[in-house]
Amino acid sequence: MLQQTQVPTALPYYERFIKQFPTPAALARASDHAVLKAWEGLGYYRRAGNLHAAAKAVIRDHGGRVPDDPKVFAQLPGVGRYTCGAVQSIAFGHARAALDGNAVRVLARWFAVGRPITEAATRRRLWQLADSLVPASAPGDWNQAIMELGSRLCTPRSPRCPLCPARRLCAAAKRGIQDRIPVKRRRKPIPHIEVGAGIIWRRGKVLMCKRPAGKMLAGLWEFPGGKQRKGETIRECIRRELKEECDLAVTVGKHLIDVTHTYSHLKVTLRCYHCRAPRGRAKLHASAEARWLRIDDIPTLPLPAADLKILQALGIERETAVRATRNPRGR
DNA sequence: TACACGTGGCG
DNA sequence: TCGCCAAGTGT
Repeated sequence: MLQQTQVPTALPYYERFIKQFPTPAALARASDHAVLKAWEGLGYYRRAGNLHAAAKAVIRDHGGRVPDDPKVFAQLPGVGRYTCGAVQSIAFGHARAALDGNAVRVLARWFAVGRPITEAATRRRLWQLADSLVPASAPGDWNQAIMELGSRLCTPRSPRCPLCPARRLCAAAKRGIQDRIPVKRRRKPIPHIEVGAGIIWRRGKVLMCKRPAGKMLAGLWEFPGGKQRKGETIRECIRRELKEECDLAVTVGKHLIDVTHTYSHLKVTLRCYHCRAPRGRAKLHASAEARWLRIDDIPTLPLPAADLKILQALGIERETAVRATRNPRGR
């Protein structure tokens, strides 16, 4: 959960997750659906699949015990060099480095690393430094201290050097160049696309589609639709996408909401419309699975954040309708 | 090696 | 509003 995710964000997910799946065995026997639902909103959903697969491997290959051998532990899915070092040092006291984004920044400043931290040679050097620093005694405390230092004091912007216990060791602080380290390259801007999405109604139910394995948001459920093409209106886009993906002929009706959502590498504006699909079976092409659901049942599915916003708009819309019925003059 | 992969907080 | 960043990994 902590891979590329700040502690305060992961914490409530962790608390719920560990209650629901207290042991590797409990997680191993859970359904993909249940695990993904528990992960809903955390992002990087492949981590959930990796963790699930790792729990199964622990049961199948390691007698239900998390391996305390770094070489063995590192073979589990989702366990890279950082996670291996963090778990092995913190949980088992093995003297392994844990170089996360915080530690990279701390060490880069400490040793005034002037090369871009994106370069492979620089990463190697930082890992060497990290390895050389980990003490045999309480290596987990050391790793956590370095990460915490990066998180609390040695921050990306405006590091609080006067408060830093390591200020007299820090080469960057000595030279006053802490604001220019670590050196990084500018990221390339992310593209922005327009997507048409349909709230497809039939007999009081709405069509939801499961995102195919291997693609972004794999295994999560969404309101069906797709990318708008050049020279195409958004209504045409929704009709075309529903025909292509579900073989449904839909009538596009009232606009519901526009939702703009920024992903890690993509910005999307979802233009959402109520639609009708009076007949025809929803056949599946790109979508792995589809279901007709009452609005109240949609929250049982794991949904991406953008679709949660749509669901909220639907709920608010219905609230408004109910209130108007109870009180025809409104408020 | 470079890129895909989510979401939320911050300046 | 925007870019950056977060207890990175897999391909």
